[in-house]
Parts: sequence; C-alpha cells; structure tokens
Amino acid sequence: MLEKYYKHELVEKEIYESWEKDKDFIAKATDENFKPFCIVIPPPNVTGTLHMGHALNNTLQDILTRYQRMQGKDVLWQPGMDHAGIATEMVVERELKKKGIKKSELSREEFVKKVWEWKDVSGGLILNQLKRLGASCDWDRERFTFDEGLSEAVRHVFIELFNQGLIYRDKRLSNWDPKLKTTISDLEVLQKEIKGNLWYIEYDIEESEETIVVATTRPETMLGDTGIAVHPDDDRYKELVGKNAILPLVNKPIKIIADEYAKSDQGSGAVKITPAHDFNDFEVGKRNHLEVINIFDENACLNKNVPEKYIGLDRYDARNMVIEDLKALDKLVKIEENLHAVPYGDRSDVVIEPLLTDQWFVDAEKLAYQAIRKVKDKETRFIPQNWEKTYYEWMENIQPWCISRQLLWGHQIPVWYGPDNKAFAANSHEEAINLAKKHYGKEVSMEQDTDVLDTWFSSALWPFSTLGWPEKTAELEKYYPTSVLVTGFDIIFFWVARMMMMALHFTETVPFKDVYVHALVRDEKGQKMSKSKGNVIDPIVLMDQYGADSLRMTLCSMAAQGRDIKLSSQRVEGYRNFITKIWNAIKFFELNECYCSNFNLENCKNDFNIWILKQLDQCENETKNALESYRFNEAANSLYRFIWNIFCDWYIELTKIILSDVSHEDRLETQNVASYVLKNITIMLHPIMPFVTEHLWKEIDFINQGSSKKVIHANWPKIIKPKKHEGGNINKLIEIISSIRSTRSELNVPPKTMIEGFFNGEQVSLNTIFNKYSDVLKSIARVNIIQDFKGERSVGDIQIIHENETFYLKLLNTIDFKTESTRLNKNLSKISSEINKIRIKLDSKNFIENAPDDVIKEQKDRLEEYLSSKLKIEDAIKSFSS
RNA sequence: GGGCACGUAGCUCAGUGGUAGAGCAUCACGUUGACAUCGUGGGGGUUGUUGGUUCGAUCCCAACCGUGCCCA
Repeated sequence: MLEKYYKHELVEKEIYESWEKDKDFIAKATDENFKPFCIVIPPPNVTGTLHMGHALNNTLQDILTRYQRMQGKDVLWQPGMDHAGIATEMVVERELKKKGIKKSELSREEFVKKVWEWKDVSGGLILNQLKRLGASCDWDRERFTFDEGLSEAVRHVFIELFNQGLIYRDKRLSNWDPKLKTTISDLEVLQKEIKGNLWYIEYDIEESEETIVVATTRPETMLGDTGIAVHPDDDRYKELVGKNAILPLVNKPIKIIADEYAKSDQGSGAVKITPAHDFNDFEVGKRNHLEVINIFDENACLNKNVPEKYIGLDRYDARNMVIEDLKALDKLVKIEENLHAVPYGDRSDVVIEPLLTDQWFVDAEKLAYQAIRKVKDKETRFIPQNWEKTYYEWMENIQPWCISRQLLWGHQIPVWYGPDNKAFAANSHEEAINLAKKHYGKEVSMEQDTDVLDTWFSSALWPFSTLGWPEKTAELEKYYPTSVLVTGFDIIFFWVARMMMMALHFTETVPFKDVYVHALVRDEKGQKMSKSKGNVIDPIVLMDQYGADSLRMTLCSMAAQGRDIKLSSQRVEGYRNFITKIWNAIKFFELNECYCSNFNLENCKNDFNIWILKQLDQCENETKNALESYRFNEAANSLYRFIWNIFCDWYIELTKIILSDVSHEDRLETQNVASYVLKNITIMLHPIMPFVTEHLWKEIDFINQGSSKKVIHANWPKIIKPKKHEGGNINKLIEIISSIRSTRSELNVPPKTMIEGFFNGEQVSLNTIFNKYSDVLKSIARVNIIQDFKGERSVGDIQIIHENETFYLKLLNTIDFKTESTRLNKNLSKISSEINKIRIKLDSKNFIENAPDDVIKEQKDRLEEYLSSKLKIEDAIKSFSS
C-alpha cells in the first residue's frame, strides 16, 4: 500500500543510483539494430554550479533523450564539461591567494598542476547536480575539453587551419582585459551604457591664430592622438583640413584630416583620433596613414610614450590629471554630461582597453560561407525558425576571431618559433624541430608560443571531438551528425555558429540536424536572474522542497516556443500537487483491487471504459506529436489535462459504482482498463517526471504489469482500440451532470440532498442517458430522474436545457424563487445576446454569399438551438411569475 | 540607430480566420472510504491603440504606443 504522500526525498537518490548501477543510460554504439539518436550536452563550465538555465536546458534534453529511448532508438546523450580557461584560472588564483601563493611565483607547469588538483576536489560539482535533476547522460563517456583526446583534436584543427592560412598571427587592436591581463574575443565584451562626460578641448592651429575644438569621452587618450578628423562636407572646418593642430600637454603637431567617420552633428564635429586605442580610430588612422602610438601597458597604465609626468599613471588617474592640466592651460572649453557605451569584460567586469598586440586569429569569414549555406539549405534547422535571422546576421558580418589568450590554463598554442621568429605549427616539439630542420637546413632551438587558445575553440569541436574525432570511431560513424542541439539563444554566436563552422570545415557535414533554441528563465517579475539583484531561484532549493519531477514538469509546461519563462515557486507547488493527485488515484485503485489479468481490452463493452481508452489514445497522440515537434508545453499540458481533468475527475467518479460492487459484471473489465491507463500514463509521464514514474513502476504490480524492465526502457505506448467503437454518450453525460451540479449550486441546494427530476421520455438523447446512467446520476449528481410522459410542470420544477432537450429538477422545497428568477434572467440575457450576434451575421447578404456552406449551417443550427432554449426559459420565467 | 520578440482574466501564460481557454489568486459551499498537497460551483476579458485585407480579425497586414532582448 502506498504511503499518504509521495516522498521524493526518500526516492530520488535510490532510483538514480539504480539507473546508474544498471547502466540504464548506456548507448550501444556497435549495435546496428537500433536507429541512433544523439544529443551532445552544451558542456557546462567546470567551475559552474547549476542555475535555472541549466535546469531548463538539461530537463528538455533529458525529456527528448528518454522519449527517444522509449521509441526504441539507441540513444546517446553525450555529457561533459569545458575547461573554462579564464573562469577556472580566476578561481584557482583566488584559492592560491588564500594560501598566500601568488600565481606569478609559479611556473606554468606548477600552476596547471594546481588547477588539476583543484578540479579533482571541487571541479565538476555541476555534473552531480545534473544527476539530481535526473539527467540520463551516458556518464561512462564523460568528456572534458582538456582530455588528451580532445586536446589532440584541438591541435589537429589548429595545425590544419594554420597550414591552410585560415589561422594567422597579426598585430592588430584587440580587446585587452587589464585585470585578467589577456585579450578576449569581441563576444566576451559587454557594452554598457554609462553616464559620463563629453569634454570639449581646444587645440591651437599651427602657425595661426585659429583654434579647433574637439569633443571626447576619453581625454586621457589624447596623449596618444595622432590626428583630428572632421567630416569632408563640414563647412566649418574645410579650411583647416591639411593643417596641423598642436596637441596640448604634449606640444606636438598632429594633422587635421577629412574623414566621413567624423559626424558633424556630434560634439563639436571634430573628433580626435587615437589609432592605438580605439577600433574606429584605428581604421581612420589606417585610411589616412596616421601614426599609431601605444600609450598603455598591460595594466592599462600609461607607458613611456607619454610626457614624463604622466608615466605610470592608471588610466583614470591620468584622466583627472589631464583634465586639471587642460584647465590650467585654459584649454578645456566645456563639459557636457553624456551617455555612452563603454566596453566591459564579461568575466572581470572591468573596462576593456583596445590594445595593439600580436594575437592569433581565425579567418572566420571564410569558414562562415558554408555555415550560412547549410542553414539556408535546411540541412540544419533552427527551432523556432526565427533564430535563423540572428544566426545569419552575425555570420554575415563576422569578424576575425581572436583565439589567443594570455593565460596558463588552456591548450597551449601548438606553434614553435625559430630563431628568426618564423612560426611552425606542429603536434609536438619534436615535430616542430623536424619541420624547422627542413626549413633552415639545420637543427635550431625553438620556443613554443606561451599563449593558450580560447576555450570556445575547443568547444567548437565538441560535437565530433567527443565522439572520437579525428579517429574514425564507431561512435562517430553511428551518432554523427547528432540529432539535435538544445541551447539558449545567448550562445548562438559563442557556440552554435562556431560549431557549424568547424564541423563543416573538418567533417564536411553539419554537426546537428536541429537546433532547438529555448527561452531564458527569469524571475516571477520577468527580470533576468542575477546574483547581484538577489532574485536567483536556486533549482537545488526547489528540488529539495518539491522534488526534481515537480521542477521538471514546471519547466516543461512553461517551455513554450519563443517566450521567456517567468518562474515562480507557486507554479512548482502546483505540479507537486499534480504528483500527489496521481499518487492518490493509484491508491484508490490499490484499494479497489486493481490488477491485470488476461483480459483482452479489445473486447471492452462498458461505455466508460471504451470512452477512457479513446481519451487516452488522444492524449498519447497529442503528447507524441508535441514532443516530436519540440512543443514541450503542449506535451505537459496534454498529460496534465488527461490525468487530472479526465481520468481523475470523471473516469474514477463514473466507475466507482462498478468497482465497489464485487459482483458487477463490468468490474473485471474496469479493473483491467484502469490498470492499463495507469500503466500507460506512467510510461508517457516518464520522460518528464522520471523519478516518481520509475518508483511507481517498481512498487505497483498493476502498473508494471509483470514487466521485467524498468519504465525507462518501456516502449512508448500504442493505445488499444476496442472493437466496439461507440463509447456511449459520455461527453454528453458529463455535460448533463455539470448542468445539474451548476443548477444545484446556484440555487443553494445542499450538496448531499437527494433530489428528483423528470423528463419527457420522447426525447431520444436524454432518454438514453437517463436510462443508461441513472445510477451514476444518483451517485455523483445526487439526482433521481424519472420518466414522466405527461411532462406537466408545477411550481418549483426547475428547467434544464440540454441541446434542445429539456428536463426538470423538482426543487419546490429547497429553493428560493427569487434566486431562481435571477438565474433564469441571467441565462436569458446571455442567450439573447448570442442570438442577436448570430442574427446579424445571418442577415448579412455578404455573409450568406461568401461564407462556406458548413459555416452557414453551423450558425443556423446554433441559432435554432438558442431560439428554442430562449422559448423554454421565457416559459419558465412566465410560470414563475404566475 | 539597426534587428528580433512580446502586449489575451487580478497574476503567469496557452490558443484559434467564425462559440476565447488553463493554472494560480479570489468568492460560496463541502471532509466517515483515492486525494484539503482535495472536491463542487461562481465571478472575472472592448484579446494594447488605430487603420487595412476579408462575408467575418483576437488571429493575417501596416502604423503607432508600451515592454523586453540582441547588435552597433
């Protein structure tokens, strides 16, 4: 006998351990009897912990995974993590600092060793949290982007792209993070709107009394200025173009140039050009052959290229000093408040400094071509489709991808330099020496590049490197290209786009057939969850409170395409209640000795049973279709509605009489049908709610029905269709019961009071229902209906109309006439307004001429039905007033 | 500035070219047999605004207003 409530805290751990112990998640790469289905997990960061976004992302993947397993596919959900260069280095650095160790005191090897030590102890916490969620990954195949095999793939890719000229080293402006002391890619830079100032500075013109005023948001960079730009059409400055201005504080001449980059309506219309420290200025400088002067060091402090008094100053101290000095010279003419975008590092949260350095770049533009085409050719589909636009937009404007990072933790760039600084890409030091020997004609000593690669470089290979590439493995053969990638839209650029490029270049096929892009999880007010706002809902806390299944069901039911999820714990509570509801329903059937015998359900005779099987079939169809088209919320809602609003609310109530009567001829059939329904909803719920369903399957014989397999391995159902098709008029019966209940309630008839009713037996439809289901009407509507051919009515006989047929409840002693009169008038006005609407329609010539016949007929039928109801209600009102 | 979503009941959200739904919240009534983590019933909507297409628009189209996100 089941306990009073489902206790997830006692069940989930045990169930998960049993899945793991029995290798229930394992993929069978070499077995060709099963069609493959494969998802690679978007690898969480090794430093990460589970947040709501992960919970949603992995719940959806697990639902697909478990569903496909039930379809008989050989399923591989490939798990793993990425090594997260910057994040991990920050974490370990912080740990070392606590012990009084500075990173700079350690060699590369020593530091990397410390990182591995850290990883063994505290890395990968998130994988255990995914297990709490129920993730059915094939854990034996767990991969890490820093594994030997994946590192091999990284080197392979780098060397090949290098040899093809698609990776190159270049001195150009890149985003320098002065806190982390590394470059980062443009995707890792966040633009923030900051309230700052626009400073107007006056420059003297060389050999002239004239001056020119420039406006800038970064006055300190003037120390590196090499020009002033004005718009070629700006009449104010036409005469000055070609002349020199004297850069204050530095006292050197810089050229005034005409360039369309200068906007006449912004600031003064003249803009200072600092080619070494601004991406736009760099381009302007290139166009106009301006000198490039780098004035910052790696800490974003001023270097030796500025006047001595400023050397060594931090950029903000320098700004203040420059302002003061300009003021003293009376060169600062105006200060305006100004809102402008300032670049911040997404990890460090400090202002990024564009800096001229030697870095490695991927020629992404060349790789993008195929990646765009394959999506246009529908070889990879985005779901919902509109994300294609985002993808195209980025791909079509793609910039060179800066892949070198000045870190210790990561794949060291497989490039060795010869004595003349010539770069050789090679798999190892030896290989590099050999290459160099051929080149120089003698053996030379070589130094490896000290930089490492962007973590996303290795992540971009994830869909095939995890399957063993570049080796030709059975896994690669069977599971690649993968079936679907499930991800949030925030990493379409970071990850999806780059995977597409790399996959197409190296495997000549798309990495996945579908990309399902899900929503962002927000708090209940619709705000993005963030630690600083303090509005983070921790999925672990919710799981502790309500169980993993409740959380999963909630996320699934809210995962409508194209909309963000606003999560509130109330919602989770609601789905916990849903589990309780199922739990109690099963308890009810336990009490009623449900079991399964050899009963052939095709031979069902009882209307309720035939009806519920049909409803179950419909639910199965809806759920299946929804899951196969990634409409997760529809799958969840279909199951919810069937189980609660059909099976529990009606089927159980309707069959109580049968089950409680030991000698009832339909009892055995009903027990079997109920068992069958419960078995199948357990299976269908499993992908969404794996724990409670596996538990019930284990505990309840009439649910597992003697299966030796766990529910995780059950086949997705194909619902039996009884030979006798007509399931009676159960839907009509339900409507009638609802009408009776509603009338009773509105007239304040006490729920338990048994009342009498009567009707004219010539009404065929009612006659069938009242005859067939009189016992049910007595038990759940508390009404005893008798046939009364005379149909004469007296005061207190309350009329109920159902589809043009009428019956009466005898309520003389129980009701208040005023209440009834109000009720009737309310109904009358509702009906009258409907009648008006339909009449207007039918009176319209346009409607009659243009609308399809079936629509016209439908409207006519409705009108007729309403008119007849109206007459009856008016009649009833008349009889009351008389 | 460019792009993409979204605006439906008090709240959170489904949905459909013809009759607008759910959950939560709310109100009334109800516990000796599955379930108060519950049941039964009720109230609650000019489907953001204005136009257009259409016999008919909440749905399709356009503009606007509002909100959010992405990119510059």
